[in-house]
Amino acid sequence: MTIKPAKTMTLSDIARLAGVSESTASRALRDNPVINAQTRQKVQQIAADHQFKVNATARSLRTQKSHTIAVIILFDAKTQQAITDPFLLDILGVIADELTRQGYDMLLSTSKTTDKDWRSYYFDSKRADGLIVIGQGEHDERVEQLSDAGVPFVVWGAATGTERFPVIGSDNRQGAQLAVTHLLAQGCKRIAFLGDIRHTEIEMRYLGYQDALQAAGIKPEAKLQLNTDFTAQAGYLQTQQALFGELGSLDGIFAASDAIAMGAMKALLERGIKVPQQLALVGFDDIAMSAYCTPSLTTVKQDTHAGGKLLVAQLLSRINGGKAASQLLPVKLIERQSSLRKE
Amino acid sequence: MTIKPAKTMTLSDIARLAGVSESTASRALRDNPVINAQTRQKVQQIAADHQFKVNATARSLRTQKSHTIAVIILFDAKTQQAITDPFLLDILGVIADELTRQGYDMLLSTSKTTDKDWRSYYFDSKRADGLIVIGQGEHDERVEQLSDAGVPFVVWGAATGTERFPVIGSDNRQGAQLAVTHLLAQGCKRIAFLGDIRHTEIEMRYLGYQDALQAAGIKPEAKLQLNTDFTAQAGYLQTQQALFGELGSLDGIFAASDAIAMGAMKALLERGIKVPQQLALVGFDDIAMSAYCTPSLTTVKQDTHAGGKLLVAQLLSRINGGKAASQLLPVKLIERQSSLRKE
DNA sequence: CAGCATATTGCAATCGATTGCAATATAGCC
DNA sequence: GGCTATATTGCAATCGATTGCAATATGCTG
Repeated sequence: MTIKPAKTMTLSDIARLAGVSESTASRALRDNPVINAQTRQKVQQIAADHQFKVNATARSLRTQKSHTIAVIILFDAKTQQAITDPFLLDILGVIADELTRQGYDMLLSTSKTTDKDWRSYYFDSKRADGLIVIGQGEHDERVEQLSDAGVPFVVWGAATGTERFPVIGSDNRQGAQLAVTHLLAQGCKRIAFLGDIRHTEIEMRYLGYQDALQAAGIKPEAKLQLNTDFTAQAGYLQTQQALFGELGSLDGIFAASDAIAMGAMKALLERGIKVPQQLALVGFDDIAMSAYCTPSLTTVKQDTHAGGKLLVAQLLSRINGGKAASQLLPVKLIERQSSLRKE
Repeated sequence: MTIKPAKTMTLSDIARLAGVSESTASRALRDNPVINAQTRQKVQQIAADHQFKVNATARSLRTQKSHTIAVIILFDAKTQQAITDPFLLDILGVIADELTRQGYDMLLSTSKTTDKDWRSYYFDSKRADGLIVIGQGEHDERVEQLSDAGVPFVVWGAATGTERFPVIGSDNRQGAQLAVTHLLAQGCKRIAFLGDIRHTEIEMRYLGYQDALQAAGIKPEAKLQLNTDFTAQAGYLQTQQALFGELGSLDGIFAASDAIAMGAMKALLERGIKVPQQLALVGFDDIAMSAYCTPSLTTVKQDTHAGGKLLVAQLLSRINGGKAASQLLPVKLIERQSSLRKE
């Protein structure tokens, strides 16, 4: 028996229909054990019959909990691109689904237009119980203020172990080391690094690049690190203009993202440089297209699924009185045509 | 003078500091013209000094407006992929930014885990004032129910002019016609269509494909329409298995999305088929990578920026008592290497 | 000064759910 | 039946902002 309500019902209507007080109806709907089982069943049945939903704003006001998490995507001020663009949809989807499962709603906004003071906007006005920031940018002051305010939040970014707030992210250093070690194993002697190290995550990838070179007894050359924005266009232009101007010969490129790598690849192919025979290429992110470009791109895969779940788990732990800790997620090298030379 | 509050302030605190009643303080903060300018200024200054933010839940309860819009991303039940994946980030970003500008918050969820009854969950419980659904899927029943309920919502999808609710979307038919007309102009004689016409948007693209053929005096062959999921992988496999099995010779492919096109391209290149000389290829969406694959992909660009803005504008118009109408957005053919044959 | 019109402000109620504590009901034991 | 312990329920207050309407203040005119 499903009755279509003519107007939005309130708990008061349900209570009246059940012949109990509003407080009893409220407790019954929330499975409060002090309510007799028969009463509880009756109230819940009536509510179900009427597709009754508690007024979320009334509940939030009374309980001082919104059951809402705000997610802010941090954009790079210069390119208006998120460093996490490649897998942003994946991670957002996981976060959204996981929050829904935990009984939370998810607010989404971007750093482009968000109010300057996140603490005030989200916490003081009771819009959200917690915050997930996607990306670290170049040490955004607003993130530091959140930390100062002691509000519950977590960040997807580069977990260095030294930050004052919980950061979840892939092991960028390890991923880069895997990539460059692989290029060396393919016989590459001189490898360029395309990526903007002013971003912590990319800085960690550069450290991993250096780790791999040093482990092979090769001294890293500073001029082989080329700051590159996170777009295929930047990768294309940088490869065109910088790689073949003053750097000398290269036989490898480690690009800090797949987008950069694809732009680089196009520049290489246009110059008639055979990939990977003459120059081997590795990206980072394993975007959907990486397997389907020609040649397919070797890349480092981040576990965005685990990342999204972990962000939610850590934040909810913090909200519920527990702790939230930084954590590094494992990465995996995905070998494809762009770097696999025939022996 | 910025004073850091020791605890969350309420309007009551601000009123006390200003020496006025709460109702005066409330009216002053909202620029109500019945309040004297001097009083208004005083209250607003004190609020600013304390970084005061009105409690959003209290306001929502009293005003019966949440100032929140829920955005639901509709996933294809089979592939767990959104048809709008290629430009979803773009459109979400525009929607988020535009809503922020209009003083609204944006909730995000996906159709994978959302409560079955959107009217009940979002409207009855006062979580949102309106709904934006991204994607139409295969005539999702939940969208029909929204229409029955008469709640304010808009959909990004295929505006056919016959739907009972406002749909904003690109002119898919026109876009496909442009693409196929272009392929014909490049000398293609037999063109396959890769896309799943069970989706309204793709169905419209197929109509445009047929329009172009008929305008050229060519009778469309049903067997050249191949249902293909919205992934590069599906495009790759379909092109491998179907195109070169029983279809006879082809010299053109119109793929209903860039992802499909890229998969198809890889399959063609692997077979040593020269693109576009032997077989010309056009996609749809103009994703970021389309310009940077090799050869770069000719595609149809959708104006997601205008689309996002229009979705918000139409929905807010509806919420504020006005009308919301379906609208078709213009598309543009972006000619690149994958279809440009040398004369 | 009185009267009238308008500006300004504050009281009190409201929104709808939740919860502390007191009142009432129920069950068990002597 | 009376007493005690426990179960169950309901009253009333609360959350914090907003707003209708009445009260009060102010300005102008005769």
